Parts: sequence; C-alpha cells; structure tokens
Amino acid sequence: MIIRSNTVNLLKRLSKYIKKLTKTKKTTIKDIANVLNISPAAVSKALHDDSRISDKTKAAVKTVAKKLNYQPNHLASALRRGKSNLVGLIVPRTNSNFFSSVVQNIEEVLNKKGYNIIITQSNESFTKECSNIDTLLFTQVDGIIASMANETIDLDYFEKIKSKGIPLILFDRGENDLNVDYVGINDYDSSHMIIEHLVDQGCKRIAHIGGYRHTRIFNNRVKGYIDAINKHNLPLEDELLIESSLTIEDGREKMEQLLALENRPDAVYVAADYAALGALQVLEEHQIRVPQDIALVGFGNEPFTALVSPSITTINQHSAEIGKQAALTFLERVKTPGAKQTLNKIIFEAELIVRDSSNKKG
Amino acid sequence: MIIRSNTVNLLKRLSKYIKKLTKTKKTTIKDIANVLNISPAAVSKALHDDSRISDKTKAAVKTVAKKLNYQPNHLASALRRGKSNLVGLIVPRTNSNFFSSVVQNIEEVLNKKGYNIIITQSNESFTKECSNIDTLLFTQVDGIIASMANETIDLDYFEKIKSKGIPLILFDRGENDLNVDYVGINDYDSSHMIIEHLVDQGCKRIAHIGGYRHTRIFNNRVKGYIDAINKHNLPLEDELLIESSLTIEDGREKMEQLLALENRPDAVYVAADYAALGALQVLEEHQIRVPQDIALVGFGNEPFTALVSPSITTINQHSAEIGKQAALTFLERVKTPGAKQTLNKIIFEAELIVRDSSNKKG
DNA sequence: CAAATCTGCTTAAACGTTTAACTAAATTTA
DNA sequence: TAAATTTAGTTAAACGTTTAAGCAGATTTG
Repeated sequence: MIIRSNTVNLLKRLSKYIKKLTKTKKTTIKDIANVLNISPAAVSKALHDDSRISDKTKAAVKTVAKKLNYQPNHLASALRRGKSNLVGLIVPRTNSNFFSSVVQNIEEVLNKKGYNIIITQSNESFTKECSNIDTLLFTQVDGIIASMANETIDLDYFEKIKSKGIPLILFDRGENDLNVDYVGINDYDSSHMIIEHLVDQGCKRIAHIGGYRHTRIFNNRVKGYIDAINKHNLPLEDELLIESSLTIEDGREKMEQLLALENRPDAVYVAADYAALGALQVLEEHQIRVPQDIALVGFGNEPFTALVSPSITTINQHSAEIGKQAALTFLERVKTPGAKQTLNKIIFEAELIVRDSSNKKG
Repeated sequence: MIIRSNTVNLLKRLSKYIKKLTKTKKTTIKDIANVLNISPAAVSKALHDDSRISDKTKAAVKTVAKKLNYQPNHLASALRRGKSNLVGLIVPRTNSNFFSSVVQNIEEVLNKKGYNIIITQSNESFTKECSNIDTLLFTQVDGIIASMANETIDLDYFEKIKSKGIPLILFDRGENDLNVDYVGINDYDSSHMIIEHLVDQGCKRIAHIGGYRHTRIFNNRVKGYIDAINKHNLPLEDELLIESSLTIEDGREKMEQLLALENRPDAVYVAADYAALGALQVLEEHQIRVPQDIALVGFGNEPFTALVSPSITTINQHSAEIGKQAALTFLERVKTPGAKQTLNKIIFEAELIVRDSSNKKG
C-alpha cells in the first residue's frame, strides 16, 4: 500500500504543478525536482544519465519531464558549461549549388553530434564578412567554418577568431597564411585535367578566363593552366589569360574580348560555371559552333551546366565530401580545446565531367 | 595633480588587468568594474547608456571596455532577459534564388535591429522540418519565420511553436489554418496574368503542369488556371491539368505525357521554373518550336530562365519584398509579446516577365 | 567487525548579465 | 533652511543549468 499511496501523492503533486504551469511559463529542472521531492541537481544528473543516480529516479525524472513538457533551457546550460553548441558558417552566398550542398552536409554531420549551425552570407563583400564574424563571435559560437569572400585580402578579422581560441575551419576559399584547417579540392590538378582533356580533343589555342589571383583557389587554377599549357607546348599568351570577377556579365564581357582577338582561341576554360554560361551565350549570339569552333569548359558543376544546350563540361568539386570533412575536422578540433591550431590541409581530387560543350568526338 | 595621479592609477590597474587577462580567458563586466572601482551593475548600465550613469563614467567604461577587448556574453544576457535575439528560419532549401533572396532580406532587416538568424533547411521533408522546429525551439529563438516543405500536411509541429508563445511568421508556402502572419504573392492572380498573356498570344489550348494541390500556393495557381481558362471559354480538360512534384525530372516526364496526347496543347504553363526547364528540354528534343508550336511559361524567375534559349517567360515573386515584410512582421509581433496570434495576410502582386518562350509577336 | 568503498543523493557555488529596490549625496524648491 | 527631488550610483537577487564537494547509509573487504 505504500507504493500505492506514493503514486497517489505523485499524481496529486503533478496535477498541482500542471495547473501552476499553465499560468506561468516554462517547465524548469526545479519544477521536476519539486514534483519528485528531490534536488534540482539530481534531476539534472538524471537527465544526463549520470551513473550516480538510480535507475528508478532516472525513470521517474524522465516521465515527469515528459508530462510537464520540459524543454531544457539551452542558454542556461550553454552559459554554465561555457559552450553554446552552435557552429557559425560563413559562405559567400547560399544560392549556389556548391555552397548549399556543403552547408547541408555540414549541418547533417554536426546535428548528429548535438550542434546547431548558424549560416551567414558575405555576398562576396569583405565588410559583410567582418560583420558576420562579429555577429558569430557575439553569439558565442563554439567554432566557425568559413569560405572567404572574393574581396577578402586583409585577414585580421579571421585572426580575431583564432585569438579567441575557437576552432576555425576554412573550405574552398582559404588562406595558408592563417595556419588553420583547410578542406578543398586540388585546383591546380583540376586545371591540368581540363587542359589535358582539351588537348585530347585536338585544341591548340586554349584561353583561360580566371578569377582574381589574390584568391588562392583561382590563383591555383591559373597556375595549373600555365603549367599545363607549357607542358603541352601550347601558346601561352597574355591575351589568352584573363583575370575577372567571374559573374555571368563578366563571362560575357571577357568572351567578347576573346572573340575580338585577331587570333581567336579554339577553346576557353572558364574558372566558374556562371561565367562560362555568360561566355556560352556570347558564342551563340555570334553563331559560333560549340565545341566545333570553340570548345568550352566551366568549373563547379552547377546544375544548369547539365541542362543548357550544349551542356557544359565542368569540374565536380565534391561538395558533399568537403562539407562532411569540414564538419568532422571541427569535431576533431573541439575535442582538444586548448590545442594550438596548425595548418592542416585536406584536399580532395576533383572530377572532370565531360559534356557536349567540349566533346568533339561525340 | 589629483587628476594626474588618478590617471596614473588607472593605467596601473589597467596594465595589471591586461596581464591577468592574457592568462585567463575573456573580459567580463566585472573586470571593467574592478579596473574602475565601480560596481558591475554600473558598468552594465553604462554600456547600455542608462540615464542614471554620468557621462564621465560612461566614457570611462567604454574606453576600458575597448582596451580590454570586452565582448558581451550573449548567453548570459539572453538568459537573464529571457530572450535570445535569435530568429529561426526554416526554408525548403537555400539553393533556389527565391529562398536565398528572401533569406538575405530577412537577415538584412533583422540584423539592423540586433537580431541574428539561424537558417535551417527542410529539403522538402516533413521529418526534417519537424526536427528543425525542435532544434530552433531548443535554441531558444525569439521567433520563427518559415516556408513549409512540400510534404507537410500535419501542422502539429507548427502548433507547437504557437503554443510556446513565440511569433511564427509564414511566407510563400503557408497555411491559413494556423492563424498566423503570412506573407506571399497572389498566386491566383498570377495564373490569371499568365493565361491572359497566352490568350493574347493566340494560344487556344493551354495545359498546366501544377504542384501538389495540398500545398496552398500550388492549389491557388491551379484554381487561377481553371477560372481563367473558363473565363476565356477555352477547353478545360483533365488531360491538360497535371499534378506533379515540380522537379526537373518531373517537368520532363509530364511534358512527354502532354506530347503523347492526341490533341496536343499549344501552350504549357508550368508552376515552377525548374520543371519548366525540364519541359523545355523535352520540347527541344522533339524539335518542337518554342513558342511557335508550343508556348511555355514558368514560375519563380530563377536566374537561368533569362539565360537559357529560348529564355523562359515567368513570374517574378518579389522575393526581396517578401523577405523584408516577413522580417518587419516579426518585429511588429515581438513588440507585444503576450498578444494572441491572428491571421494576417500580406499579399504582394506578382509581375509577369515576358520572354522568348511565349512571345510569338517578337 | 572496524575500515574502506560504494551508492545515491544534497548543498552550494558558479556561469555573466540585468534589474528592481535601495541609498547617500547633491541640488532644487517652497 | 527644511523638505522634496534629482543624480549617480550600489546591493543583491535572479535567469536555469551544471558540477565540485560533501555526506549519510548500505555494502564490501581484510
């Protein structure tokens, strides 16, 4: 009968509390403690499956927690433990397939480990990037995973992250100078693969519309282009190597520039798909056959590259793997909080996807 | 000389603290208070420009704060004030131009008011959407702005947000049944505009590849289609009205289906741009002239619609305005926390962008 | 069978801010 | 010039958790 009367008592206390709670706000650990006549500390431990709490108490705590619709206060726990379980993300933009896929995979991996992510966009602007960093630090994130804006040259703001002692992981657009983890693809080799392929298709005069060389990945693509051109004893001329911002409009403009040359190229390798699309439009407008007259290769495997006609040959950047690896690298870093960050590169080999825009052999 | 010696003292205390801080972690309000020999409360008030703190003290606090590189602990302040200054976003995906633009504009408006946003993606999955809601509630967001997944029919999880008493604002994909704020465009009218335009181009047999009708916006587009067709005394036939998931593949499939008809349509209105692109591919493959043989209209004004050839006529959804308005609506709601949420629709008129795929008059 | 160990809790402090309530001194008002 | 008000702070509690330290009582060990 003792058990029976205990149960009755519990029910009474419970209903009393439920009434009270409808008037007030949220259930806290204290409420559960009061219902069960134990200390809040015991409740906290029970909820975390601490070994020093009996199974009976654990079970009781959990059922009461459910009954009272208890939701842990994330802020309080984060404050006490000194970590927020939030990871900040900074990407140039989210409406590119590459970045959104990276983000999705980072999210997937981190969610499983109890982390949530805050996504911010820099829109390729240095100023916005800086304010994003401030925002994330202010929000007490446990780490930051970032891909730099095109504009970014000054790295003081990223140093700020490092100096706070929270992990910083860079992907795609990164800087060795920062001495932090980096995840990306081999841009240098990718250029080689592209040139190799174009040579294989019989192209003899290959132009490159590249990105700004102060951004390492674009510089690496340019270096790969130069070395591969030299390797094959093809003409390496200033007029064939163009630096640009790689927007669609820029792709159009630079393509017009190439078409205006006395000695036109028979292939153009554009360092980003959107710019390649702009270039393709211009080629069509000039009724130049692609790939017969001029072959075209892009970079990034944006979905539309498979959809336009002719479909565009491009490089698959393994966004999913990059995202996963960036997340895993972060998880590795938070394991040993005090540790000094060191340069640690993880490089995936890219994959060339040959499509109609460069496939002369059909 | 008193001032002089005070300054000297301050400097001493400051340097002492700076030394200490290099060893320990972050500057807190207490550190600043110690340096200046005032109470932490005074520091807090000074930093918030409380009128009961002298200008002199305010200035002193602010300079010391800067010197010590003070960053307010967002968690502590959020815990104390009972709000996190975080707003949760749930979108089906971020790699569509519409959603990323909405997100960007929400961010812009809210950042100015001191809010940060947490973006989550549902990937059109109901399960993921539910877990996103849990995540956001767990993170103690001050409000949620969401666009529903295609799959979502059961609204219990959204009711959960409401029952927590935090503002919920829906945009684009919403449900009247929830009785919350909604921001979107007039889908019904948009269909009318499209049919009007096609009729104007001389089309007489217009098909519609629509979305799932349980999603209100797609249902509204279908209803608009039906009413407009009737209004113009055009044939309204089952075989011309197709329900689909509106992916590219689905667009291809349904277009094939339409082409297999004995009595083919002379125009197709597809309720999403990606599906319209799939349809366009199929038309090209069948060497059907667009718009001469069959005119095509999409929905959403994705960037590629202007870039493919023929460029695709589509509907501009005013993503920027929708984002801004959603954010402003949230800000309005948090002003009066206890207030019951009510149905409050803000509807923008959409804009038809006529391009080559439907322009027979050239 | 006394000492050591284990079990299952409790106590109390801490995380860094904010804020209601108080106070002492300075200033204004009647 | 005494009373009232203003100024510029201080004090202490609170937000909801977590956790180190402590402590009875039960069990094991030598």
